[in-house]
Amino acid sequence: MGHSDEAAPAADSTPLDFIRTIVADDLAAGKHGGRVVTRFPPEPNGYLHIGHAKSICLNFGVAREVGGTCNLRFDDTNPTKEETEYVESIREDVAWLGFTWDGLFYASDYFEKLYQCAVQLISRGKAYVDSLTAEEIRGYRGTLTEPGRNSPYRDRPIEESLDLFARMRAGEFADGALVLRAKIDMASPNMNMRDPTLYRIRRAHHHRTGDTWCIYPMYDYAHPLSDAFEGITHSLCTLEFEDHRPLYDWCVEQLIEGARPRQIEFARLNLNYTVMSKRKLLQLVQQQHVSGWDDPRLPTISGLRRRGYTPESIRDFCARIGVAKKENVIDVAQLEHSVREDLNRRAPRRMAVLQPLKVVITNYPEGQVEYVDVINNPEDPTAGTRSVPFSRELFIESDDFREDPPKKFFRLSPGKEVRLRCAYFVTCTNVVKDRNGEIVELHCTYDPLTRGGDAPDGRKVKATMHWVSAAHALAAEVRLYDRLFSVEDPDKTSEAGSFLDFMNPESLKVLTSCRLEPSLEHAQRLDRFQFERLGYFCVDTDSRPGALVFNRTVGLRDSWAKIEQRG
RNA sequence: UGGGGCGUGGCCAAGUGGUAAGGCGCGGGUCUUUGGAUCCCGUAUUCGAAGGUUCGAAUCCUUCCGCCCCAGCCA
Repeated sequence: MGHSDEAAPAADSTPLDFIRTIVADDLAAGKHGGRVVTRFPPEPNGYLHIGHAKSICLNFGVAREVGGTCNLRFDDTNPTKEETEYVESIREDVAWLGFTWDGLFYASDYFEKLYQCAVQLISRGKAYVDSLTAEEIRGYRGTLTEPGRNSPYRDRPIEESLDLFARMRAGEFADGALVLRAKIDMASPNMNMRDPTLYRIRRAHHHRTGDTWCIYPMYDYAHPLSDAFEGITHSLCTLEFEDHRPLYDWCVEQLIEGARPRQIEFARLNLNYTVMSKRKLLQLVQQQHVSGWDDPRLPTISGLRRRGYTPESIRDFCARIGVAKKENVIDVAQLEHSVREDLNRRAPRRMAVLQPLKVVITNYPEGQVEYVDVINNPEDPTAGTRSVPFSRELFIESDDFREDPPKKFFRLSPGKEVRLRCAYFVTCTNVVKDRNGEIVELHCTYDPLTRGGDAPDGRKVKATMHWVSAAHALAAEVRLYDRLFSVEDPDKTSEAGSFLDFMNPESLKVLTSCRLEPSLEHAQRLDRFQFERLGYFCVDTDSRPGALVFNRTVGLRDSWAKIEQRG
């Protein structure tokens, strides 16, 4: 769809969120030399999801709005979880969302610098090498209500720590044998300040540095320093890091002269009827409960992309939900609203019959074919029209016919006249059934005077239906998706068992005998359309010429379904 | 029960002493060659609760209640 992927700043009068307010105030006060530098710092241990999109829109958005810059930085300090596949997918997803990073960095770029900083810390008596085991350290740490105790190695001579740290790097010790710790306060009420670990020994192949290192810095140490190295002014992260801030500040104060980054925390995004944690998404993928990270039912960026979501709609969603410190669970209806609004404006309309019911127009000449002009997008006058073949045998949606129509059902039924979109008025004259009483086809008559869909005598019909010419129709598979979980909060509800217990068995419904109008023949992967009266659909990545596959992105709002539901 | 946060309609979210923005959802109507879209109307006498200060409180004070996070050599 010919649109710019450049994400434009919101040009409305929406009040600033608390972070943008802080940034604006800082700018007004002349802090940070009038510069704003942010960063989006994912760990490449999985695919990005809609929650990351919130952070991406925030970080890149804030920078862009005030003429600042934003870096993409891979927080790759734990080699056991990180893979190149993930960094590639992250780059692709950020770019697809419409953002361009000003700098591309990896925490691993800083390993040497980080190591030198650690040496400084030790030299100044602010860090020490501990010989306690992991279990012992846990024991010395105390509990939430009891203070911890100092490690017996805490006052090890500086020279000894320096020597040991150098030898840790040199690979003289086994994994887990030694650890470098900050010397802060074992009695701090903040657990993070009880001499946190700065470095651990871990012989694992790093996706970028290979086997160069066998010691790796911890997040709490690497992150604030990486921010400082890049000149980050506002380091935005989620709420759970709130009590890491004193440690963040400690690291920066110990080692950084001059400009220092400020950490600000906001509430992460939660969406109902899905799971968002990487652990659970990974489990769904690995155990094949879904087809992959880009399964259209997943809240991953790649899943949403394959599902047919536009970058614009995701950005719009992020702008609408706001940024605050309150824990939240956003209704998926909000996300769906954003795509519908975007696609309504831009998606070309097409006719597709998902569950075909044959209709024979008995008074239409056999063998005759005519082409009717059908409007491409009523929301966009420049979209024009296309030519769609009409003939004696058609397919309509089986839902559009009821032999015994309930109240308020004004689609086709025996004796009823309806309009076939942009074609003719037709009246149902006969219902043909098989020996089991199943309806096999309908006989209708058409009114030749109503070509194009208007009656010269001014008579009205209550329904307009989509249709496709049987002889010209394209066969296709259409995949209908529903929420992956049948409960709003699979995490919360799953105390007893697994979140997997709440998977919706009907989250995927495959329709294999769909019939599409012929203009869809050359639709390309990820092309998006509105199938009139049904919803928005896009060409799946599995689709091939002659074996078309479409995904339903989201259905149209359906007021008839509501009426029917109420009875 | 230590520390750090957060409580404004069903879901988000402005507002930070002058008498409750906006969005989603929901309900109703208009219009309509998509039961779509559009447009219009309605949807918190009240801001977790109780006291207090004040001419006036969601905003200030006190107490209480509830929810989230923290005891990785994960991020």
